[in-house]
Amino acid sequence: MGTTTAKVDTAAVVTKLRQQGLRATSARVALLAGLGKLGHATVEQLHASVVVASPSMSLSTVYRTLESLAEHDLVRHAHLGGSVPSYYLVGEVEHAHLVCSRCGSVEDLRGQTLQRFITDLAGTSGFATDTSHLSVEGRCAACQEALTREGHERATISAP
Amino acid sequence: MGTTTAKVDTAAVVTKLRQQGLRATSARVALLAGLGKLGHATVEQLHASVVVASPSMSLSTVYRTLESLAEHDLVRHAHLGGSVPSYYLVGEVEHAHLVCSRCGSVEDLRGQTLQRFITDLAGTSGFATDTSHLSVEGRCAACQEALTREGHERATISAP
DNA sequence: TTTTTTGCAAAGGGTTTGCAGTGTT
DNA sequence: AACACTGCAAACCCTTTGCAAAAAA
Repeated sequence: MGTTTAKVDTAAVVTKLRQQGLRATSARVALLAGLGKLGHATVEQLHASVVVASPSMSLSTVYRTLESLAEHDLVRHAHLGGSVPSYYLVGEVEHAHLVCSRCGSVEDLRGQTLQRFITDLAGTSGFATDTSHLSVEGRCAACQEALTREGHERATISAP
Repeated sequence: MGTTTAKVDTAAVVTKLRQQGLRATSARVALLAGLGKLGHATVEQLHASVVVASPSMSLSTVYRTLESLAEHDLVRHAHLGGSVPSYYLVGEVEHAHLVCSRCGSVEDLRGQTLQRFITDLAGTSGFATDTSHLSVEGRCAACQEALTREGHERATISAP
């Protein structure tokens, strides 16, 4: 389960879609709602989530719908660990993702830690980071603690 | 071309393989050499690079060989922008990657910018970063400058 | 009614796997 | 000689695409 739980109001969603020149189809409304509920989700997860209410919705519709929503910047995707991308709603604030490679949890990262990293990169390399695509793999606090307790893995962080 | 250009000495490679309990096959030697030359490379690029000298080497051998080399921590892979993973030699120092989404260039990131980010994450979230899998997408200095000059894109960095 | 979306099924690209033959030890 | 490794081809995801039917405007 994701940490972001955006509120999804159908009427507002329909309005937003129309503003973008998109038709308010059931697929789009359902997928936006599904993303609001799931936070971050793969195509497969979204399809599973949406098929409950709309049994006829095909996988290809999910792909095509997400594509059009992404073109209009209503959703984005990032590569969160596995081989398949995960989608999420475009909220107010850009953020990066912390992905736990042990339990799969996804945490949003905002604020000064992120900001400072981006600023540092710009300063030292002149590199302009694409924040919304940034995902950091590692172990979340809980898993890290669990591993340390088990003693199966080093507790310290490897130095670059 | 990558920024890392590891030296590859065949005799040393053979020794290293044997130390890991791996047979010194031509595929493994060739792929390690190819990675040394290319820096970062996809399976397809590696295959193309190696087929010149070993025309019979199949794609599946490249896949399986990289898998076994990765299991023995002689190579690693990261997702550098596109949909396919890129492989690189495990060198002395762990590093992250800066990937330009415009020109595709890959720059290694080490040192205090990276170190501070990792330390900050550990401090604020308790998150233990897996440095070698970290890849940051964005625009390299040259592309960023080019875009700024063209005025086709905002020059500033979006704040999180 | 016009135009966009959808479902289905087939095709596509990248990766994995079974098996018999080959190379390394 | 034993065993690990390789090539080939088929199988397997995940994703994209063509086309006729359905839904939104």
